[in-house]
This record gives sequence, C-alpha cells and structure tokens, in this order.
Amino acid sequence: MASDSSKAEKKHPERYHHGNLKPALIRMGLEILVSEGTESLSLREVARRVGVSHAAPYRHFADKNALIVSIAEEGFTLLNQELEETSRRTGGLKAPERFRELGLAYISFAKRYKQYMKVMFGSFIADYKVFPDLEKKVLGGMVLLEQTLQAGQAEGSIAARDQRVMAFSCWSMVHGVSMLVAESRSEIARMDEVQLRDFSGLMIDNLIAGLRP
Amino acid sequence: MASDSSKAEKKHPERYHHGNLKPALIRMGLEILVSEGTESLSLREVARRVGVSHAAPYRHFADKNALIVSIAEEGFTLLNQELEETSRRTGGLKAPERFRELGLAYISFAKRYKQYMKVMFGSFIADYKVFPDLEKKVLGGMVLLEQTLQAGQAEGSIAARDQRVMAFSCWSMVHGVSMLVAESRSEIARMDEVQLRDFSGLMIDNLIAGLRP
DNA sequence: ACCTGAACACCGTTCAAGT
DNA sequence: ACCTGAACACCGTTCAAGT
Repeated sequence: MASDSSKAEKKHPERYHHGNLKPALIRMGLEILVSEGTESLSLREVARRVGVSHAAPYRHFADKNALIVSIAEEGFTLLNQELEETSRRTGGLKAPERFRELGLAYISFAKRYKQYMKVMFGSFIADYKVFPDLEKKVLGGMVLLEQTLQAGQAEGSIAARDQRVMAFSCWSMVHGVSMLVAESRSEIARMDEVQLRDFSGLMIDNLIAGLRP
Repeated sequence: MASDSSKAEKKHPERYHHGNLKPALIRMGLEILVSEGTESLSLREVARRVGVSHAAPYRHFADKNALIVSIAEEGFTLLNQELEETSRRTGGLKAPERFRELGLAYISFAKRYKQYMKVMFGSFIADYKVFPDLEKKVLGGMVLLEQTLQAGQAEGSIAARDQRVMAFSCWSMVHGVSMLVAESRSEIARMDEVQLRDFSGLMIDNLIAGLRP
C-alpha cells in the first residue's frame, strides 16, 4: 500500500510526457485550425506546440488523416449538440417553426465555426470511406429533421409527402448556405450574424411555404 | 522577306520548351485532379509531367495558389456555359420549369465534375480575397436565376417577393446537394446520375411550390 | 508502453546562372 | 524572355533505439 507508483504520478497535468497526449493533440489541432486556419495544420506543428517529438503522434494516430478525422468528429458532436438543444428548446412550437429554427441553428453553427465546417465537410479527410462513423454523425441532424416533419404531418401542418425528400430539401438548402459562408464564397459570407439570420430565415420560409399541405 | 525567323519556328506543338507552357500547366493540373484526385496535385508533379523543371511554372504563376485559381476559373467557365445552354434550351418553358432545369443542370455538373467543384468551392484556394474575379464568376449562375424569376413574376408564375432571396434559396439548395455529392458526404453521393436527377427534381419541386403566388 | 532522433522521399519557393 | 540546378525550409512517415 505504501509503494504503489503506477497511478500517483499524474500530479502535473501540464506535463504531457506521460498520459493524455492523444486528447492534447486533438485540442491543439483545432486550436491551430481556429487561429491560423486550415493551411497551417501540420502534424509536425501540432507535435511541436504540444512539446513532443514529431514522431510521437504516430503512437496515437495512424496518420495525419486520423487526427483530422478526430477533429471532424468533435465538430459533428458539437453541431449535433446544438441541433438537439434547439429541438428541445422549440418543443412547444409547431413543426414548421421548429423546422425553421433547426435550419437557423445549423447556419449559425457554420457562421461561428467556419474552420470546423471546412474540416467536417471539406476535402481534408482523404479517405472518408474508411470512416463510416462520420457519415452516421452527419445523419444525426437529418434524423431530427425527419422527426419534426413526421410530427408536422401528424398535426397537419406539413404536407403528406415523402419525408426523406423534404428533409433533404431543407438540409441541402441550409447546408449550401453554410458552406458558402464557411468557405467565404458569395456576398452572403460578408453578412454579420444578425443579417445572415434574417436572410436565411427568409430563404427557409420560401421552402416551408412549399412544404405546407 | 526571306529571313523572318521569329514566327515560323512553332512547328512541333508537342515540344513546349518554348511557347505555350502556361496553358499546358493548367491542362495537366486538371488532368491530375481528375485522375488522381485533389491530394496529388503538386506544382512539382505538374511540372514533371509536362517535362519541365520544377521552377519553370514560376515564370507563369506567382505561386501554387495562382495555378489552382486558373483551374477553378476554367471550372466556373464550364459551369456557366452549361447553365447558359440550359437557359437557352428551355427558352420556351415557363419560369418554374426553367428554374427547375437550371438547378438540375448545376447538380448534374457537380456529379460529373466532382474534382472541379472541390477546387471551385473548397479550401484549396488559400487567399480567395485576392481573386474577386472568382466571386464574379460564381455570380454568373445567380444572374440567370434572377432573370428567370423576374420573367416568372412578369408572367405571374412566380410570387412577387424579393428576387434575391428567392434566387439564393434555389442556389443554396442546389449548391448544398452539389457539395454533398462532390465531397461524397451522405448517401445521396452514392446515387447514379438518373437517381440523383429524380431525387433532386423532387427537392426542387418542394422549393418551387413555395415560390408560386 | 510510450517517446526520440535520424533518415527518406517528398513539398513550395527562391535565386543565381544558363540559352 | 524563358528555363535550369542547386539550395532552403518545410512536410508526412518509418524505424531502430532509448526509458
């Protein structure tokens, strides 16, 4: 009982050398992503800033791609959390209004986390086929949309048409705006958060009008 | 008259050493892009395949980014051509149907030229701010949409609401599908051309229904 | 079990020098 | 005017060797 040395060593969490290197690499990776942008993200730089040799990350990630996938996963988790919270918050509203709020939440996320969006949906992940988990996470938002539509059909506020097509219609529109914003294409990227929200609201209204019975 | 030597030399167009290096680099760049994908596109590799030293491209492009911008510009030109041809071809139809065809043409382009779309809208172009021309080319499609909407309002087939919002609604939806397809996100990317066209048609119909008076 | 250092084969970019 | 070769400062990845 006196000489157990295996667990008591982790006194200073600021010295990674042992212990929590993997999460430290992920955190530093997205820190670089947010501050320097997407071009500055190199495995060597991440290792350097975390104070570890450039070969060390290879004990925790198969390659650079694996690190990026981990960052993307965090992004999807964050996005899904915000969407679920929106869904909860708007529980009392009718389907079209909830639908609208979900779309606005997605776009708001994209505006606030551009770099995340680039990593989540851009071409940084070379072999996405190897990571089917990612695709499932993307579907998290779709599920919320379809549930909302279903409730809308039950209460008679949404037309009794194919849910999947309707959900995809909304997701695609909202995703399109989001990517144009994240990649700073088109004038819409220069709007501030409030302007973007108003404009997006009008766009979504155009779509919702077409989904009513 | 006998000894003019300045123009008569270009006999063998297959020897780039003099002459048309710049277009050759652009062509080879997108050839690599299409065959090997987006990760394999390095300036040195382009130079190598064109049979020229790795420093030679720098006489024609300021940096790698400039080459990529040139490729993206070709992509935009191609996309705009297809959209304009669609617009011409559907001259006899009413606005909602033309609107629909324009959207389908955009998505069809994205399906057939994934790599182009990645370069045109992805994060490969580091300093897009330096190239406002690109943004103008993006707007080419938007102009067609707005014109169509205007005609629709004149003939009474489109609601008398803000054209810009309506055009953006359509562009965003269609762009969203296109990027999900180009980046192979979501199940929609696994559809073949016919399936994708049918599904997209239904999505666009949802939107058009909301744009009617 | 986890990390380091050297090594390899690549990059993008620059610059003196060649024709 | 256009191109080359060497050089520089970076990469990602591997692997023997260290603790």
